[in-house]
Amino acid sequence: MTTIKDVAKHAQVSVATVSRVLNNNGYVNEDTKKKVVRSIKELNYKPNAVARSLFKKESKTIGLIIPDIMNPFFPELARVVEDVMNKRGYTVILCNSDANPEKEAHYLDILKRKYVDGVMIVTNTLEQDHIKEWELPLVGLDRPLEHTVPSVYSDNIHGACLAVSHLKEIGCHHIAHIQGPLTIANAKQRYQGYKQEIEKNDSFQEDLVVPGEYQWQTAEAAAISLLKNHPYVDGIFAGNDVMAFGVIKAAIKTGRKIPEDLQLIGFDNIFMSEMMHPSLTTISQPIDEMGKKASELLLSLIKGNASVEFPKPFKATLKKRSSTLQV
Amino acid sequence: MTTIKDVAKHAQVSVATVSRVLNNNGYVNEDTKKKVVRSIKELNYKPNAVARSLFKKESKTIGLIIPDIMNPFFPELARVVEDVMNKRGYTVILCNSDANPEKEAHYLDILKRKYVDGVMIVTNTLEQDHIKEWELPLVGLDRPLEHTVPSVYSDNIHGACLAVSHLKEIGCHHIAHIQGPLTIANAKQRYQGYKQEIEKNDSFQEDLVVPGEYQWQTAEAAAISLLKNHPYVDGIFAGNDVMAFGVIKAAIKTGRKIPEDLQLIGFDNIFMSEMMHPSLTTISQPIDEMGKKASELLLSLIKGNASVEFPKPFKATLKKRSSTLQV
DNA sequence: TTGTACGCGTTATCAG
DNA sequence: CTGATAACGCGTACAA
Repeated sequence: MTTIKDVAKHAQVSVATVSRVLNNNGYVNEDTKKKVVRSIKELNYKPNAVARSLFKKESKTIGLIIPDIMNPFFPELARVVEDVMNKRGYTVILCNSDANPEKEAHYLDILKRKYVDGVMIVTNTLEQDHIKEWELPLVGLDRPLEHTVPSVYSDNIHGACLAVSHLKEIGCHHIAHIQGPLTIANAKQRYQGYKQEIEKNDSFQEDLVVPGEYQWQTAEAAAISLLKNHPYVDGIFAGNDVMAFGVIKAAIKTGRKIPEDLQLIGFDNIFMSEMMHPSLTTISQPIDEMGKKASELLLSLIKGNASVEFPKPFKATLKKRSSTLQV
Repeated sequence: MTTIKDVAKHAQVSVATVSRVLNNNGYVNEDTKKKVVRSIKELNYKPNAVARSLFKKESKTIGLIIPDIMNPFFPELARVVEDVMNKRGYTVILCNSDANPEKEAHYLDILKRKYVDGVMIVTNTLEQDHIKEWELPLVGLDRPLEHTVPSVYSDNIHGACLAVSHLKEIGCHHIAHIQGPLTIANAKQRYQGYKQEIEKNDSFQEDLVVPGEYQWQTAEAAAISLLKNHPYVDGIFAGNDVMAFGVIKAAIKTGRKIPEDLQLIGFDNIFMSEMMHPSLTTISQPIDEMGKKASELLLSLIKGNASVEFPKPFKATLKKRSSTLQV
């Protein structure tokens, strides 16, 4: 490992001078600058990031805490975030919390000790008190957070309304909902949106709502028994795409054709939803934009912009595919 | 931020003593130890990881370089790796290289400057020379690497043979192959295995092999034209699961039933393959085991075990589901 | 315009 | 058993 001292020696200047040309600050004579640059090249010198971190109390690193990278929603997010961060010279540490508060705390602890410059987090449980202790640039993702920390998420209620109203539009009269875990804010909101939109015409029917745990296996089972108990159901709004995939299986197993017998809308628009058969009509979250926005927010916070914008919820949009009839 | 000095002052000892109790080395009187421990608790002191790194030239961090976390094969891998690393006190930096050598080099450079203790990498292009320059614990993943670096991957030729021989067993006479990019070692090997197994009985027919680029869209298009040009094809071995999904779509569009008219086997056994309809028969790579093995190898390398085991290729196994007929 | 010297927070060596 | 102190590699007052 070659250090700044080696370069200084080689260029016959002091480390200070080398440091100056390295960081482009302070005055430095053009000729000596050239000398230094040459030495740097010749020795293939790369400044040591750790030493730099220690001094500057920053690491050009951020933490990304998500429940589980295996959940298909997150790779897309992670990719966007990593991309923009990388472009800006940051590196990202991946943390899978399993939505476990202790794990979250654990990661936050470690990240802080590594001088990460900020963290992006997807969490349901974030206690006000703890947040303040951090004094660390922090932005929430996918779900609204405490009022002290900006968060990037989409308008789930609106999205759910969109889904249900579209189902109504295309002729569904008995619309069921496969619901995510109510411990997760967006699942609750999607349920709310569903209920709200249903109640505009019909009376809300509680037994048309079944829990699917945001997983396709559970959703499949739930949908099967739903369809058995309520054979007249002709439309389903699934709380996310993965559960919608379960519904597709359920439909096949109970002998229904999608969309002819049963129309289906998911939520998220993860990239597999187009790949399914039938391809899935869904409420599309602008994951790319959201990831970019979150990254920019965090970067801005890191740069020191104390009071940073609290972005409005992103609008989710209806993405029509083959699991619903065309109007 | 409270430092070791604060603790020392508070406990009325020297920083050296605090450091000793922190790291449990060197002798320290039981009573003073208690004092120190109490101070640590009281001040809620956490050692600064960066300072520690600077001194020890290690960071309790590893780099994970993969082509793209959005490729469904990698989240599973990333999750396993992150899990075992986290348990052992390591943190992982996620790097998406897009299989681009320059990006790989870029990341390696950065990682090194951050004193990462090692890196796991999925790459096709790794030049012998460069590797030696690193002097960094390194293990390959998913693909064999140069002979100097241990790598964890499965026996793709064997897996492909397994697939094709099973297709023959269950009555296929005209077996086609959707092929991955030949720049990727495992794609080439899967193709080799296919060819090898085919040639055992029939003569190999080159136009039954079509490129699918490891993507479902391309694979779908390729399969459609394949099935048009060679309507007698009754079995397809897809180079990976994602391409198999494309084949499912192609089959539907060309009016064939899977598995009755066309039998299909994929490769990888990513978790979505069970979710598809029909659920996908595939060659299952033990991703979990592989991730664990790779992690252990890397850890071992990091610990200084100069000559670490070069693991044998993992055996992939046939996972029968509904895209093939039962025997 | 350049160099010296100190600090960032730890750990390890070496006296005591 | 404990305490100074010198690294680790870099950035920046402060002097020159």
